[in-house]
Amino acid sequence: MDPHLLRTFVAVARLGSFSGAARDLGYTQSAVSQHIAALEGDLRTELLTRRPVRPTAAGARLLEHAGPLLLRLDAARADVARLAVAPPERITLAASPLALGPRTLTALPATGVTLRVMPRAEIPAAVATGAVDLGLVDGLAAPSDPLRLPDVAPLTVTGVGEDELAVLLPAGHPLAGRSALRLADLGDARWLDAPEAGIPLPAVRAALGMPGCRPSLRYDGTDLQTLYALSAAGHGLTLLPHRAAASVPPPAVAVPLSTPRLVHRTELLTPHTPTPPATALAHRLTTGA
Amino acid sequence: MDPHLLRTFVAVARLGSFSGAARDLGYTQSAVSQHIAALEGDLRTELLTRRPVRPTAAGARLLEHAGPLLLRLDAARADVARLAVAPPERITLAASPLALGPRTLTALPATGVTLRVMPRAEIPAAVATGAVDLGLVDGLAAPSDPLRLPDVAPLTVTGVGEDELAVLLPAGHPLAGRSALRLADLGDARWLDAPEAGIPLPAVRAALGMPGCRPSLRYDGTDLQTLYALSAAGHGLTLLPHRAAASVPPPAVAVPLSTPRLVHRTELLTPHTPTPPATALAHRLTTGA
DNA sequence: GACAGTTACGCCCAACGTAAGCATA
DNA sequence: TATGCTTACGTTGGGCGTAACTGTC
Repeated sequence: MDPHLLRTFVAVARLGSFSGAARDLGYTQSAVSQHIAALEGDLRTELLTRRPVRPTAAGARLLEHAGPLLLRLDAARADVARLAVAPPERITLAASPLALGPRTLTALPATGVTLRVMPRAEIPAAVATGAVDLGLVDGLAAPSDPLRLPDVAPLTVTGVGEDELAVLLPAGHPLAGRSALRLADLGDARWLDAPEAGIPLPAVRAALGMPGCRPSLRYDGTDLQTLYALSAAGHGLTLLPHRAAASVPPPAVAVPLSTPRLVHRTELLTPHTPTPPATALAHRLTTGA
Repeated sequence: MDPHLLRTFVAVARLGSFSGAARDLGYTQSAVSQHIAALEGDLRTELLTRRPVRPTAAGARLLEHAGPLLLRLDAARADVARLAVAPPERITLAASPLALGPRTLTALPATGVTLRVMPRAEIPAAVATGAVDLGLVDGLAAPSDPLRLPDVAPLTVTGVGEDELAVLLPAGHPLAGRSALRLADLGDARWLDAPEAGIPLPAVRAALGMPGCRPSLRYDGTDLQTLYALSAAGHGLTLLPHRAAASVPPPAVAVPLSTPRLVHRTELLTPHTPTPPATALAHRLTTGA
């Protein structure tokens, strides 16, 4: 189970082709063939069908492990490297779209920071592998409970804020006139599925305890304006932190959701040993100035 | 970052000796030296001080990653192997001490199962690496919230029960006479630290929101009778599932803890593709018969 | 017959053991 | 001086590329 073999395996599985993976990795087709043969020999199982090239059941199992495994390997290397190399003068902060509240935005220094908005699911890995220096992630949680993040590597997690929730509705929606909503009001609503920009539907389902809630249109992208516009156009509801309600454009309405059990939480992710400039920015973000 | 090198590195760090690790791994001392040199060369950093042999800062960082990494590697191999080999006729169930309630105990079939009680922290890894077939783990959680388990590998987690909490006290304790306790009553109590048998103190602290609660004697072991005896002898309080109160021997008393925010939860851990007999047992355990 | 994965073979590097070197208690 | 890690060196096995082979569309 040499990581090289594993890397080749995922490339072949992803591309569905030995020769493609070879091109991708800078090997010859023959080497890739030998890699796969070596892996299959080691595990005494066929991992791929040939013609067409597709993972077998065992291969699919292995693929599930290979991703996190290779990620942790990169994370380990990055973590050790951080101690040795000179800290960068420019640091980059990754944030999920809804993690950027006014408090964090004003806490950013005037210079030296690159802000990168990315899908929430990619942020832990980006911080772990050193692709970015810090990460801001948002999500649903019980009050003062930490978020459930995939532990791709030992990361330090700090809460930076909790907000009430609000529901985004089109102006003409039957519930749009209410001053506040309860969970019971939302039982048969249709929800936008926007895992990158909004809150992933599985998380909504789990947190709200609505196993049946049906998805509507899906939006893959990190642009909040698009999310708001989709909701305004009647494609489904979305959860928001209440503080974001102010920036919702007119055709849509944000109504507070009154539930004591849930908050919108945002957290700061840092490596265990951040570089000094990253530590400084982390401090500004957590203390609010 | 060959896993072999990593394995050698953790062995050296653990034993504090190159020659010791060599003996342990079946290498020559020279090979171990070359392994470490190769790792250090690859990462361009000193990982160990020699004489005495101790991890450097970078080495300590790497050690934090190496354990989970090697564990996942074993888990991947075990997961794939499970699909290929014949399912065992005898299956073993690992359980943390407090996870064994009367319901699960009566659900066990008369034959074909080996029950192994082990520290809660080792159970996910044991299931992942195939050392055991199924795992029962207990812990503190918000009602209907899953437990926070280290994700050593993709495991399937199923809730099998939730209980009220109780506090174990010595009979003479000032609070022992009460019919129920609240969190506020426990602010300045001293707690037994028994991470293997009872609930780990950090978890208690986090769940109860008592950052200051002070530990008392520590007990490393999985024997509940010992835990009860220590508490009865006045060494500190412990949390229990309320259903366990019945089996507490006389010199100690279990008083219900009334808090809507917390329950004692037990969950069943299975690999994603359990063997058929494991699936059968899992079904008995989750359905209660 | 063309495309794509496999196998044969040769080269080279990398990993190991043996044994000599060297630093520290 | 002894213990224990490092370095030198020779051997072996494994990984890669070239090229011939084979199976499938």
